[in-house]
Amino acid sequence: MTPKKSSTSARQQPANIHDVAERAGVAISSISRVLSGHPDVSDRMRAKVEAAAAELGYEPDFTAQSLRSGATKTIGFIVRDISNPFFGVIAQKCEQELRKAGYSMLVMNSDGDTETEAANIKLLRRRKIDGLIASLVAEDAPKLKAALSELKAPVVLIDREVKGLNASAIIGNHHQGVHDAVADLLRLGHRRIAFVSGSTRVFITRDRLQGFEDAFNEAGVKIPSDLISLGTFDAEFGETETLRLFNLKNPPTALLAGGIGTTSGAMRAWQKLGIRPGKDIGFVAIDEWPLFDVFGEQISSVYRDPAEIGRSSAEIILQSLKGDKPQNILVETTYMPRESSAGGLA
Amino acid sequence: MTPKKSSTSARQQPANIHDVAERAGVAISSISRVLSGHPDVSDRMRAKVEAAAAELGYEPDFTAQSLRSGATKTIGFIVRDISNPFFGVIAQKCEQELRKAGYSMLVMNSDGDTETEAANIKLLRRRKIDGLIASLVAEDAPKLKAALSELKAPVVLIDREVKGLNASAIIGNHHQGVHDAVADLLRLGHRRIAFVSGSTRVFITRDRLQGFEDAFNEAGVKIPSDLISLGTFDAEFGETETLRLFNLKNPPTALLAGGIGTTSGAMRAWQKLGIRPGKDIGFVAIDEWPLFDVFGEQISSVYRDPAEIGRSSAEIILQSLKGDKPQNILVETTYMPRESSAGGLA
DNA sequence: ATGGTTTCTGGAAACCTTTCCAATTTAATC
DNA sequence: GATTAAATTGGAAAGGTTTCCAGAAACCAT
Repeated sequence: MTPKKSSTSARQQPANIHDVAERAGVAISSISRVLSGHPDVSDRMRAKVEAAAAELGYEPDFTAQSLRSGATKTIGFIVRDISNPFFGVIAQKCEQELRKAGYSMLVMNSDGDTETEAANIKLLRRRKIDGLIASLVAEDAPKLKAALSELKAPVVLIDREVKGLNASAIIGNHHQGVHDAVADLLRLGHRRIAFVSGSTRVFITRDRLQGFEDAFNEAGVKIPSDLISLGTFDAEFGETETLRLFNLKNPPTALLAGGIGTTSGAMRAWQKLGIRPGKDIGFVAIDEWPLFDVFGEQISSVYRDPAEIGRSSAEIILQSLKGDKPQNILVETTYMPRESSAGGLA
Repeated sequence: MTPKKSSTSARQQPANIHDVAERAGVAISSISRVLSGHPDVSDRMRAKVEAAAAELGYEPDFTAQSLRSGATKTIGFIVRDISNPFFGVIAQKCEQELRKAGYSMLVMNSDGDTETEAANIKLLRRRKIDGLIASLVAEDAPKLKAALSELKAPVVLIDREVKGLNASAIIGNHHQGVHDAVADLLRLGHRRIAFVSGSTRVFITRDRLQGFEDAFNEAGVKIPSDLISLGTFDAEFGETETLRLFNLKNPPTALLAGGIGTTSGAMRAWQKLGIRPGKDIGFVAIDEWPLFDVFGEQISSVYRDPAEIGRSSAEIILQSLKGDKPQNILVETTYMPRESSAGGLA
């Protein structure tokens, strides 16, 4: 009843390399050589094989190719949260570039959890990915470092520095942008400037904090340590800390929000408090939400280009796959002064 | 010089199933049975194998498993643009759910291009994905339909209806939300209501248009056909059309923007024109940008929950993988009236 | 004990390629 | 025309697993 596998009659099954070989009357090794562009192939052979492959609609089986060759043409992409618009742009550009080069992208969220992140990396290793692009939750978690070093594939880290790991890194010059922003706030007259951001366990927070402090020191103004709150990058932390800070007896007159999640949390906190950011208080966001420049209050930001970060990530991982050494790329950050910097000074 | 493969000494290479079999003193088929949870395994065998596997740190090779079993535990995810925050949330929730079930997600952007989309689907087929979740650029492109029907895997379409295809669909009740929004705009006094959205080649546009027209007809108001502009969902189209419409001799007093890209384009257009949406004119956006509810003008929207769409997509594809029939899910859309609806009526 | 199930295990094929090696053909040189 | 080198091709192993099938062992009832 069921159609038997037959070499002569047409089958329902997709054609495999043996079918093509039989059709062309050559060995399967020749099929492979022609289709993979091996140089030692005669024109006559090439023509025969291509004709047979076309007639049968042959498409090489990706899984079998991967198993035999050891390359999966797959790049892992791990971020805290792909719904974060900043990571979204990075992911988009990255995928576009990788696709052009014949690679596909396996996306995983680490959900802000080190354990999940380590588990994800382990899974990707078992999946034999050719490379990994990641923005890690923490730089120093032992499990994470272990998982990363057991991964025998090139790694590009976004805005992270992991010591003792042979990985590339794309790092923003956060010091510069934050420094300029805080200097401007000070110049405008703000003194009680709050800074809410993620953990000092990651490099960028330390770099930002340095910029923050340097600007105060240069201006000869005492750093308001009670207004610095460094915890996690998520919106919840941003919200609770903003609520706490603006309920202080001596509240801030301005806030510097250290990331896209923090900004979101701060905005929600202010909504609850009836505070209009940029009007009642000064506000500078690090990293921009989409449409930041068109929404009413014209929110100032410390800007870096996620599209460029995405493109670079892809570029560097592709170079690593060709055998290039790991490299570090510095991405500029720019203070974009807009109306909101001067809020709360009337 | 180079360490030879040896059965007795420890190797640098990761252990494979043969090594475990040798260590445990059993056949490789038994290793496979134990590790895959086959019922016909004695307790003694299970203990022996698990011990040997643990000692060697054995992890089954994913690629080999895929080749042999035919299942890649991989789901394809195709959207126009993953940086679109709406798709970002869908992708995030979807990945989380799939991950729990042991599946990984391969993300591809179709860049708003039917050819790219068809090419992506073909590649995913060659990669032997177990299932596909997609929000297509167009529903009727022949190449696309061909690519989809050649894909022998369950498909979940987000907000699309492709005729003659055995796929599941998650479809928003756009008619309802748009109808309510337009009815409210009419009630408030708007008459010249513009509608800019994507192509009628996709179902949701037709559904929205119906809601738009029904609201006018119910109110006994003539439909302003000159203010309806249906092209593509991207920001460029939204911007040029908004510019054109608001430069008319008899411009609109309100705009209904048909999607996240359109909204972005419209906002940019208004910025150029010096028009404040929600103040100088009425505005309702279909689908929300993040933080819509906290930004100053309080922009009205036709809301649907991307998190729910993401979760449902994963759920349905997982059910399909278990053999369930394709199913259609209707997702509610809700008109969220905020300040911006009444803009331009002073 | 015997016959008949049932449970468990081992061996080998199969999945579909790539790649190594050896063999053959062709070209080049004297 | 013989010899050597180069180009091309075929055959088979290898990559690491799952799964089918048959055989062995254990169990049960008579």
